[in-house]
Amino acid sequence: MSPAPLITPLIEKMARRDVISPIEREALAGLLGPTRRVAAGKALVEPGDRPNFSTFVVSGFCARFTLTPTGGRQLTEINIGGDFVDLHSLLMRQMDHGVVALADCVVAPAAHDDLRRLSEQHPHLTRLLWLETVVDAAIHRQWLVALGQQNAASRLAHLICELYLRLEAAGIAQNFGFVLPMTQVDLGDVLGLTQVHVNRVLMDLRRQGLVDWKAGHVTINDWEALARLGQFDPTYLRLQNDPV
Amino acid sequence: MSPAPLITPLIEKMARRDVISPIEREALAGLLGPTRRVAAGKALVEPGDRPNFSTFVVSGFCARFTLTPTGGRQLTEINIGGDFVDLHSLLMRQMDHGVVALADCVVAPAAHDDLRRLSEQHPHLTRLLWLETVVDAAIHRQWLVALGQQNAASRLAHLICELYLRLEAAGIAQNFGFVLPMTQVDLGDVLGLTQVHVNRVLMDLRRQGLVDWKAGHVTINDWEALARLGQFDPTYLRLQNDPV
DNA sequence: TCGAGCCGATAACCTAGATCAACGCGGACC
DNA sequence: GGTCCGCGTTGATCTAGGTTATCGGCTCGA
Repeated sequence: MSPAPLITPLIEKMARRDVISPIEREALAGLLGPTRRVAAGKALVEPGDRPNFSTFVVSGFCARFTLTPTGGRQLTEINIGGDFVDLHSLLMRQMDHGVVALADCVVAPAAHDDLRRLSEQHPHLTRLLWLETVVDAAIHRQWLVALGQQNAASRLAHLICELYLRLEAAGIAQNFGFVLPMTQVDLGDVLGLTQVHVNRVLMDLRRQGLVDWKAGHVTINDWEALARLGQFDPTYLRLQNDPV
Repeated sequence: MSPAPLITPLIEKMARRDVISPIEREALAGLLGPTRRVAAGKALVEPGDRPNFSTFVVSGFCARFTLTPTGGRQLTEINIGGDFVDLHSLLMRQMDHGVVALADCVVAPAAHDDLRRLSEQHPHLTRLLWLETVVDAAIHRQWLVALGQQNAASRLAHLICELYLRLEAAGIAQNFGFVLPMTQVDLGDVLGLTQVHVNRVLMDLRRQGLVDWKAGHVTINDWEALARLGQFDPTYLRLQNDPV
């Protein structure tokens, strides 16, 4: 038996939503080029780039970012193993943001020519890839609600809930514990807060016994309470089976 | 000659990006069902709905919204004539948010069955529709940056710039003036601010001579200064010609 | 083995924007 | 023709989170 292709985590994710035929699995497996390692802190994609391939995350953590003229940085999505970080560049052509590795990553390219060909030959698979970008948008919307309407503690709680469910769905986390290689500065750049305030809020969550967070390892002690605090409703992650 | 089909604004928008063949135009024109009027303040789509069609805006203003358990409301995108408000429901199936008419609207449905059929027969058109949802995501990202990193005045300036460019691209605005049927409460729900603070910031922009805003009519007096204040870069709207 | 630099933790102080309250205007409805 | 009521405007006060600064522990490279 041949080894599982690198794209397996994506196929697993898709297979939760819809049936993927053997032919479709093969088409997906043929998409990825040679892997590449990216060290923590390095950019995978720079804002303004016009890549002719999309980058798939085999393992590691990365984040989409936008730098502001005033020296700020906003992270707009965390991407994990099994995600494409810039599938949309197939259609946007020019990157409206960058992607940075939050921890060491292994990534692989999918050539736009091949993706375009796939879209000609596999409409059902195309819709599933389309869905990937649609879920990205849903995640953005949820963060907009968090930034616009929720206070710091609620935002942080929401982020932890989302990350756990996504990592669990990708088979990277279980039993309410996961590795999260992000500094408090990174968290601040996600949540629109300063590092100082992230620390204050995190200490609060710890004191309340909702989560442990030590040396990059998170444990959720009270999922119900955390989800309530974060006003978390997982509908937007689209983890249910529902054929497209 | 037959009258221009209702979907024309969308075709125009797409034609700025890529060549649309006569056959493709016909396929798009056949997509829309009978129009419906929606009064200002009414919801077009409720959160949690599982529509079997996507709603196209022929004319008017509407907005995607999420209500929070604490009584807040966040608007996550403004949609105008020529936009689909929930094209993503073809793939998400269940709505993660609602859509409300900000002003009286005329809308028309595109059945999901027909959209799915189109995705089987017209890959190029499918990519252009995919791009529509990808631009939605880019708009969300830009608002995330605004909410996370920019102050109230900068956010408002950014919103005005975005709305003007999108309205101009849709042929609804020109000469830096446009009708904007939104109350200051609506603006607050977009910008994550209270109505009171929206008013203060708006008064400031007026005093600085950047914009006029009277009786729902906006005039931009100094585009350069407004764009600078809002840190506005239109790349994310993807208004350039660049075939997919 | 010793800095240098990053990261988390905490304290003191400060502001952008929230909250609360009041008022004026114009349009809809009795 | 009066009376709501939604909408915009303004003022006074309050607070969540920002700013600035300091400190201790760890790692890593010279």
